Amino acid sequence: MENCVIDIDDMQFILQVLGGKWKLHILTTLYFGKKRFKELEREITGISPKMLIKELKELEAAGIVDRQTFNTVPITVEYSLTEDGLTLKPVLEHMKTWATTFRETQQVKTMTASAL
Amino acid sequence: MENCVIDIDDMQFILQVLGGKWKLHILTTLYFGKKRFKELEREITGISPKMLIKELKELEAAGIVDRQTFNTVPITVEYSLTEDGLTLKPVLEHMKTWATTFRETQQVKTMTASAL
DNA sequence: CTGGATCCTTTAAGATACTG
DNA sequence: CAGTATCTTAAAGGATCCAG
Repeated sequence: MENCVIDIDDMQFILQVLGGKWKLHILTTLYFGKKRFKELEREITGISPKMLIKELKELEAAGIVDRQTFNTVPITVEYSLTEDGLTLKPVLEHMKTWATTFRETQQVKTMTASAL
Repeated sequence: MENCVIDIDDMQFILQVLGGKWKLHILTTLYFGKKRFKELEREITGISPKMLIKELKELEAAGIVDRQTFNTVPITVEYSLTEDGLTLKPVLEHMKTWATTFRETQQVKTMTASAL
């Protein structure tokens, strides 16, 4: 019945992948290329190492993000998007496009209403 | 900088609209047509009236859902998707399609890995 | 540098009883 | 019927300090 329109499990999955306060920030940052832990921490204003590592682990477990370690001193770790992670991009673009036009439309309606 | 890929505010907005435990259930139910409060409560297994009204109010405030009251005894209230709310459907389909194929791909990889 | 561990606050959600 | 109110629990998130 439910999958007549959308499959709830699949939807909950993508919301889990994108949800939370920081996942989108991490993903958009990684779309510019691979980054080290400290680079991510610097570029994502306000995030704590605890949150950063937690979100990265979830994205890694989901198969969106890849983690590579290098035996330098001190140790270096690089995070990047997987091939599969890159397939998220058009979906994000679609969502963003919808949200942008939707919010503009709502804005116009609010202004029109207050002008009455 | 950030809107080179996606606009965080717009993305947070759509995640807010779709996020939480029940919004998708409500939306998919309403895609079948307008429903009364009690009908929604019956069709969405496990939801409490408190959660239902809370999510409905958020969707209404966002302009996704419309609420109509009728002065019958007892009072009747009908919820439906707005015109703008209907524009969400293709976005949801896109998200679902991605999630489905992504999860199938990951499943294959896991099975392949365990076969090694 | 890359995290782990701990404690604390805030928010989301569930249960249940109640009102116009 | 269509919600409200209250109470409680669970989960998310933040702050800080510490270790390999």
